[in-house]
Amino acid sequence: MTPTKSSRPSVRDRILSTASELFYKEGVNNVGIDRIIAESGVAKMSLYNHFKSKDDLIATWLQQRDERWRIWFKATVERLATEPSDRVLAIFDALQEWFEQPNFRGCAFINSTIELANPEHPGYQVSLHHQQTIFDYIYSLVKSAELSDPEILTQQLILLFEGAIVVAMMQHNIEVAVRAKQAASVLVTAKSKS
Amino acid sequence: MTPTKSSRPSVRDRILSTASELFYKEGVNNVGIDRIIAESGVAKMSLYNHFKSKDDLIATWLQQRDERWRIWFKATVERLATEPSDRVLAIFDALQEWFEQPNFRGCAFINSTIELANPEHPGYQVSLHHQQTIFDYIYSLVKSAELSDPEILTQQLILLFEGAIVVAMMQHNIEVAVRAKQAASVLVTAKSKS
DNA sequence: TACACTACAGACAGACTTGTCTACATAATC
DNA sequence: GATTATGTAGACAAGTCTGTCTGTAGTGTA
Repeated sequence: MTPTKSSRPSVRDRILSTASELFYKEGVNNVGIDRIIAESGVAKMSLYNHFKSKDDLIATWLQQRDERWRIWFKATVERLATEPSDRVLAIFDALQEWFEQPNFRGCAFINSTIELANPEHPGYQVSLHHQQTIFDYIYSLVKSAELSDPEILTQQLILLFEGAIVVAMMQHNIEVAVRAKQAASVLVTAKSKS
Repeated sequence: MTPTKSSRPSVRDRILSTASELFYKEGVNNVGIDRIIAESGVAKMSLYNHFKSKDDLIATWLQQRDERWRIWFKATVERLATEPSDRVLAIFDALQEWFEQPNFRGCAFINSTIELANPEHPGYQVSLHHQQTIFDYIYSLVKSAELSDPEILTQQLILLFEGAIVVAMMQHNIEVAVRAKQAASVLVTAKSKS
């Protein structure tokens, strides 16, 4: 039943994979170490050999998720639109694809920040960095589209962006992505130089 | 040092007051029963005589906070603006006043929903109800201002609203209220019938 | 073959959690 | 004044949590 050692992912990857799924679905505070080792089929000492502590595992998870999410998001936006001005709005189409995933439960970085409630936690800095890189990416799209007041516009788009994520999470309502895109379209048009 | 019994608030109120402060500041999962009884100067059995369980205390807290927050929000909006069209935008000025409070840590209902991660929890329904009443109130303002597509506009304003709350919480950035108001102004203008 | 490394399995400590129970004190009411 | 309500103080049970430790099995390498 269990795959052979060679075909199986490494112990570290199995731990991170299981932790990722559970942490996102149920929250970092609601998932214990024992759950993670049981579901990943790993010895407890193996976990503590690869990660200094649970907090370290959480921070590593967030770091990995930050990288992967950004790669996915960028690729999705660029798949959905090619023109710079279209790509600014396509971020909300990408959002919708995210919302449609059956296991969607909001932004892991917002959620973890709230759960940890501690700015000293290593995961908090990762979360802030995540939001900053999202800003940078959207800002680059806005600049490419040659829209006025790019910084202000980006900040406004981010409010729609984060708002949509939170409302979609709370109400299980995918439609908000469309509403956000409509609103963004009005804001973008107002900043068009044409 | 301790006030006399007669001048002191009731045991139930002291428990709720302490729980409210701690639950909001540190999160429901990070605050234990023992903390609450110690800081409110109450016996453990007194707490369990007034509340069936910790979950019951959480739900009661959210219910009380829902009522009080809505009363505060409505009063603040109506203090800041009188004309219907101004009141639609004044919701973001009220937001800013909220953000400026030193103990601001986002929306208790979003936070609790994330922490509990369980739609069956009695507090979850309270949170959904809270969001619905916010929608209803903003919708009533939009209707009074006689703007087009009131439902769609309200949904869009709520995205800015919730987005501002989350970003303000994450980044400790009060300025987002101004950005949200600017964006809302553009959306409202686009829906003006004049 | 011998050694080192990695992982498994599970006991264990110590701290923390919620909720119950008892014993005692104070306040209000008949 | 006696009784009933309510609150205090703290022990306690039963479970959870993180993190450490021991012993054993398997694998790769010298």
